[in-house]
Amino acid sequence: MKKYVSLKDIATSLNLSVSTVSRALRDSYSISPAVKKRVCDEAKRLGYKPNLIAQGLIANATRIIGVIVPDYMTYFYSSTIHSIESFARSKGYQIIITSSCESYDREVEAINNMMCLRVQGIIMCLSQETDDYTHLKELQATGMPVVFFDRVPEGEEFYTVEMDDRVATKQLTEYLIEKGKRRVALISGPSYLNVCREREGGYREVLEKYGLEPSIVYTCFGDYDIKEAADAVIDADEKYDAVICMNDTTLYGLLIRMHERKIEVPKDVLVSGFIDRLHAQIIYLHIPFVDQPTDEIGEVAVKKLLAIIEDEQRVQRRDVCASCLCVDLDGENR
Amino acid sequence: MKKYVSLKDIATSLNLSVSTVSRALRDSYSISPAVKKRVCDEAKRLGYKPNLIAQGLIANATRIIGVIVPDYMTYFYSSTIHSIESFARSKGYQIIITSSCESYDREVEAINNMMCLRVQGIIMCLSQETDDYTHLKELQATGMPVVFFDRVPEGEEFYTVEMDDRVATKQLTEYLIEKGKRRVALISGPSYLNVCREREGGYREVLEKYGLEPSIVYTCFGDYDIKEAADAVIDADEKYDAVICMNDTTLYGLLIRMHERKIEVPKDVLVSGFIDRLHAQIIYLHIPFVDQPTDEIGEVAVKKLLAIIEDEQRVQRRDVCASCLCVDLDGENR
DNA sequence: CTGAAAGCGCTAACAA
DNA sequence: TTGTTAGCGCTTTCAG
Repeated sequence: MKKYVSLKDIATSLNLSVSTVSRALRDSYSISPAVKKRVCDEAKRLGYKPNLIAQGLIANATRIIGVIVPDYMTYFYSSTIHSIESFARSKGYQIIITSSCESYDREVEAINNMMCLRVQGIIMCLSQETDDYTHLKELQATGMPVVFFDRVPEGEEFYTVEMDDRVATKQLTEYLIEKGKRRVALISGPSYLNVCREREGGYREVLEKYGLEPSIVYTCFGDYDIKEAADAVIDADEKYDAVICMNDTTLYGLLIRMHERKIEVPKDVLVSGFIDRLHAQIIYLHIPFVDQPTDEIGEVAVKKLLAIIEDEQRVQRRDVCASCLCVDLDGENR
Repeated sequence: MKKYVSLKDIATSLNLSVSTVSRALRDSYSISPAVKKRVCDEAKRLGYKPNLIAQGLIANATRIIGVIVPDYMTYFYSSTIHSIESFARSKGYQIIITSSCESYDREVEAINNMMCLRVQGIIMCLSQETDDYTHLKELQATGMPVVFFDRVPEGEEFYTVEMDDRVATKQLTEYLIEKGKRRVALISGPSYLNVCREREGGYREVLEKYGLEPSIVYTCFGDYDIKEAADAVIDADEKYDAVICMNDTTLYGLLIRMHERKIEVPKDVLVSGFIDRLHAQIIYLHIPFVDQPTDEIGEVAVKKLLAIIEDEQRVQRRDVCASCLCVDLDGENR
């Protein structure tokens, strides 16, 4: 391909020094208006684009933030990415996004790539497989500013933006029980993930309070075939009359399997969980759900990261964003 | 923040020259195994990450591909991004993703950013506002390899990966009419977008063939409130008995509005359109849909871009991927 | 097998 | 107001 045009190209073409061209393109003062105009015109004519890479090399600051998500298709993540990007842009930062595909190895690789690209900070959500924090501790040790969101590692040293997972799950569980459900199942993921642990905790609390027996089925996030877990729920000896799912893919998978197995929702089983408002509306069934504050999570994460990057003192370690339980979208119990 | 460790740091720490360190880390030959081991160990100990930015500066090849999508939340795009990333990675390329937020200005800005970051090529889908190709022609003129997908500009000079929009829409429309629908509306977007034009064309063809009158309502993509368009459809003098939507947000918006307005789907109106299989399944209504081949689109786009980057001769200008009409997901007409 | 030096595109300190 | 020079982190001749 044709090479990118450089300052030198403009300089030679105009019989000027590179530094003059450089200044003409940035400093206002100390360059004669005439030269400035000639340089700018020539730059435009040649299609000059400043090499951010080279600039970053000097400034030792690329103004790039790395974002690592478990996957792109889950609405929660794409929505959070949107929020992160908008807010970062408004602060003059670019973002580089990568997906770990829910894989530990790919997460390690992703962090590595980010560092090679000299990002100034990382905002990330752990992969489902991440139960070992070695790579995160190493990352932390390099002094790289990192903010974790949603699925975050345990430990005082990490900066996190979380959701009120326990409270949200308690509210949702309470709702189900108030609706007369007595056999409530939770489809969860690996317990080493904070979100699973917290939500399981909230769920257990409420069930115990009502003297009911908790029952948790485990599945793999990101594995788009949750048929097995769904069957486990469907084929339980003592039938469940309600289920809580941890995310959209799980919930959708369950719905699809139930439909295949001719289980009627919500008549036979009330399905609920953590999904977004848009899809909750179009499912056309009564699906009580926890609406996650992706806009806020993204914004808080960026703010926090920038605070760390700009070396502000006393950045709070842990932030919690409030979710919203929605049980009745349009006033009727569809 | 702590600075990234450089070759120089390793060199001084080991009393070696920078070039020796550089070679030890890459060349196998021409460096004594002993030194090589010392260097590698020290690099690991110090947490050295090669500066891709600096390497790119020399090689004049960053191995980075820029991807520009209209938004992140539309499943079609997130799914295509996933495909692009997987395939690009397998070829040793990284990707940088940006969203134009369906805005022309942001698209121009996005292209600019990509060039400043010295990507080696761009894969993009036009924003809904893009009816002027000046910036694309300028981009093309720089010699930058570009592949457009889905929404693509007109013109022999552009490389594109499209879908069989016309055929797909014809099939879908035929299906609706065969089902006895006579008043079929199409909710479309700006006609300067190829996808809209093609789909409108296919739709018209079929309606004319059956002596029916076409009726197109226009809306804005990415505008998450399509209430107006929905109302226009609902309040038409002569009631529609079927609607075709161009993408998921439109279709979902219509469904939501219809529900608010107490229109029953599919009893009163059969809603159909371009959405993904996963969501088509969970809508729990009979929604005939066109399943778009995002995996293939992503893969073809990357292959094509790499071919252009690697300066292969005779790269085909236009590729068309086949979609799949799905009218009956699980064998019953729900 | 190893080091010195030049140069990728750019900025910044120092001269002129 | 402009040019010269050095240097950001790295690779790559060219010497030794």
